Amino acid sequence: MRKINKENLINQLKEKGLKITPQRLAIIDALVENRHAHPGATLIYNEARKKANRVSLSTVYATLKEFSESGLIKQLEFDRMENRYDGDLSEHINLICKRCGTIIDYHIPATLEPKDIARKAGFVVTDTRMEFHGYCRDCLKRPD
Amino acid sequence: MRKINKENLINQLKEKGLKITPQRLAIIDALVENRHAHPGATLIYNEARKKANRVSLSTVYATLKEFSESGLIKQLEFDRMENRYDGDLSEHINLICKRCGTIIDYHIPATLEPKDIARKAGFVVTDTRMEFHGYCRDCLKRPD
DNA sequence: TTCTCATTTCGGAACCATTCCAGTTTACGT
DNA sequence: ACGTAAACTGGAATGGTTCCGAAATGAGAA
Repeated sequence: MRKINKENLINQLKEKGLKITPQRLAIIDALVENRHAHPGATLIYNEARKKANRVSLSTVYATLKEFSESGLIKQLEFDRMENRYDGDLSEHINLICKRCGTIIDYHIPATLEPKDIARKAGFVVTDTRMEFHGYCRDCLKRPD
Repeated sequence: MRKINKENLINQLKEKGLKITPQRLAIIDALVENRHAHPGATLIYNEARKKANRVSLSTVYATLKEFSESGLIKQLEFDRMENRYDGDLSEHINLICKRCGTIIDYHIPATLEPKDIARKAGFVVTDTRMEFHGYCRDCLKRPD
C-alpha cells in the first residue's frame, strides 16, 4: 500500500537527476491530492493550472509519461477512456466501474504469486495489470 | 480453454439473430485461422480481404465490436497498440511481450477465484483483464 | 420465387487522446 | 552570473477507432 506522497516524489526526482520545476511541483500536488481518484491527464491538467500559472497540456503528458516510466506512478492504459494514473504501486486489482469510471483498489491476498506463475512460462514480468470490470456498489443501486 | 471454431461461431450468430454475410464469414475464418496470434483489426482486415472480394475496414471494426459485445470473442484493449482479439474465453492471464507484441495465454491454477474476491467488495464483475507485461523467451535471447 | 425491410456494408469524414516538433525558456552545477 | 542540457510551450500531426448517410443485401413472409 505504498501510496505516493509529495516529499518522496520530489526526492525521487532528485535521485534520478530530474529537475524540480514549478510545473512538476504543481503536477505532483495534483497527483497527491487526487491520489484516491486515479486521475487522468485532463484532471491533472486542470488541477495543476490552479497551482502554477503556466502549465501546458503537453507538459502534463510528458511529465506523467516520465513519472510512469521512472516508476513513480503506474499508468493504467485504456482504449476509449482517457488513461488514468495510480499512485499505489503495490500489487492489487483495479475494480473499474463501466458506468461511472470509478476505480477501486482491491488488494489481493498473499496466495497469488503472479510473478512466479509467469516465470514458469519463461516470461520475465516487468509489469502486471489486473482489472476486473463491472459495476460498483453505487451504480448497482442507482436505477437506469 | 474454450477456443473458437467456425461452426460454433456461425451457430452463435444464428442464435442471436445476426445475419450470415460473406464479410462475416471471411472475418470468422480470419479469426479462427489466426486464433493463436491474438490478431488485431488490421490483420483480420488483410486476411479477410483474401477470402471475400469485398470487405471494408469499417465492417471489420463493426463486426469485431459486435462479436466482442455478444461475447463470442474477447477484446483486449490497448492504448497505443492496436486492440487485439482473443478467442479463448476461459479465465487466463495474457503474457504480453513489450518488445514484439506477442501474446501468450497462461492459464491460471484453480486456486484463484477472482469473481469471489471482487464480490466481497460489493462489485459485480462482468469482465476480467489480467495481463502481465514483460519479455518473452525469444526476445530475452535476442540481443539489442 | 419474389417481395419487403431491418440489418449490414461502405467510404470518407470526424473524433480525440496522445505524441511530435521546433523554438523558447529555465533549473542548476560550475 | 554563466552556460548548457533539460524542460516547457502551443500548435500541428498522428493513428486507431467511431460515426454518418446512402446503397446493398440476407432471410423470413407471402
